[in-house]
Amino acid sequence: MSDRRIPEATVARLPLYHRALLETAESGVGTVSSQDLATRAGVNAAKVRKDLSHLGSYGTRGVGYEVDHLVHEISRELGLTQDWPVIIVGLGNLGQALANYRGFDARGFRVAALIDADEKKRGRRVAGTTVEGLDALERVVAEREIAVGIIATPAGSAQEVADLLVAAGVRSILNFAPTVVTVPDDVSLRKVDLAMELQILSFYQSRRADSSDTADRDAPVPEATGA
Amino acid sequence: MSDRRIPEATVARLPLYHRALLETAESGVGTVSSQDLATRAGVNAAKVRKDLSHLGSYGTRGVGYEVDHLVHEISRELGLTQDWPVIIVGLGNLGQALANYRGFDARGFRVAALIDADEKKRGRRVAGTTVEGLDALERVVAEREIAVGIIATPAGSAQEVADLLVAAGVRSILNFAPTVVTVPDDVSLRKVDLAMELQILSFYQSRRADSSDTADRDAPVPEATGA
DNA sequence: GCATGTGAATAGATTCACAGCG
DNA sequence: CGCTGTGAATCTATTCACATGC
Repeated sequence: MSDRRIPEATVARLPLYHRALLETAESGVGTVSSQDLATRAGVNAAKVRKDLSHLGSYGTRGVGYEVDHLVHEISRELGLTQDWPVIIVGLGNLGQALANYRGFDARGFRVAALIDADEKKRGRRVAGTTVEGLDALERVVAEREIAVGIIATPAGSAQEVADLLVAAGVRSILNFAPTVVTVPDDVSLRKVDLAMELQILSFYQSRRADSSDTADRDAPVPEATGA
Repeated sequence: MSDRRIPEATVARLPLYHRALLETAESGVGTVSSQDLATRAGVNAAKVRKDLSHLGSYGTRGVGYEVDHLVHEISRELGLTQDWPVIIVGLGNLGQALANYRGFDARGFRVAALIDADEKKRGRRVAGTTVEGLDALERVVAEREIAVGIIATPAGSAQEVADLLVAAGVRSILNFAPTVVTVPDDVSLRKVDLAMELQILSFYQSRRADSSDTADRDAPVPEATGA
């Protein structure tokens, strides 16, 4: 490896490698080269090697990486060896879809609490968990040792919910509300903005439409998401 | 400005500025400084100025930017002045949530077609649009001049659906399926991976847990998403 | 021989700091 | 005077290319 600080861009790709390796393991392959892994993860081989070198020297020269071992090392690095209880706040269409999303469980993320401000939703069961009111937030975060908060409320409530989550002790927040949310420095915040993604696509789409009239070469097309 | 090529990182932030400016306009403010806009968008002022400088010189020294004008310029740059018909493929929980997502319409993205491979879903109406079978995909893309495809299928079907979309002429694709999808160079592809976002949070969360035992300073906490 | 691991080179993004202008 | 616009400096990430070691 060399250093103990893993670049942010590398961290953002570790889940990609993790998933690719799990698929590889399922197909019974025991060893992969950086090139194999790169193809399955949709990146290039040099990047894979550089990224993995930040974790340690887990490969064998002339051979490649042992799949099971690498999965284990990446899991450990990502903290996937433990269970992370998740709270979802806001059970509109998106919140419900997230509560039912298969693929969280598989990675150790367990939906442990559901909160909605709407009286009418209280008491309903979604994906096997009972929806509770906003007033229950602080209590359930403590009782169920919630580690990650997901905000799926309308934009107008997002900051308030974030403040409640932080006050309750949640240090990792994923925000789906289409608004800027600010948190203290010691809290991790990531956001997923659906409309924003479409707008970025729209930019390149309209560029393409423009330049198709001219003698231009094809427009550049970027990959996306993550940090 | 100077150049006509807008950096990818800048493009990814334009929707953020766009939204912040719309909110600013609603509160009746006519002019913003780069500092105002930076605060509302959750970035720093230097970045705002550099980003906007790529679009042109739309500010006034000593004063700031005229909100309405800047909204218009960014809208034009992002291609939001036109209507983009969208197709959603896969109407599980997530696909349905996306179909119902308010906030697409507002930016010119109109859900114009819904497709699901499941016979049982065919004919159902979701968010005012009738669900059709996979066999209808090519026809409706042509008939309704679909510009953007959203893949919300299980991972196993995502590549197949992407191929169908590309064959039908769709050049912009947003992939929600947790798998790598490849498309020709002249097609834009972005991805949103829900489990991946949680795993990135998990990385920083477990680091924090580790170092809280030691005398370490607080862990660094990155902002996120986008390209 | 072959694929890793890594310094060096390059490219890209962010931040600084200030000249320029309303 | 205040705030934009932008070169220069810095920081981060990607890619290259090859020595290293199984």
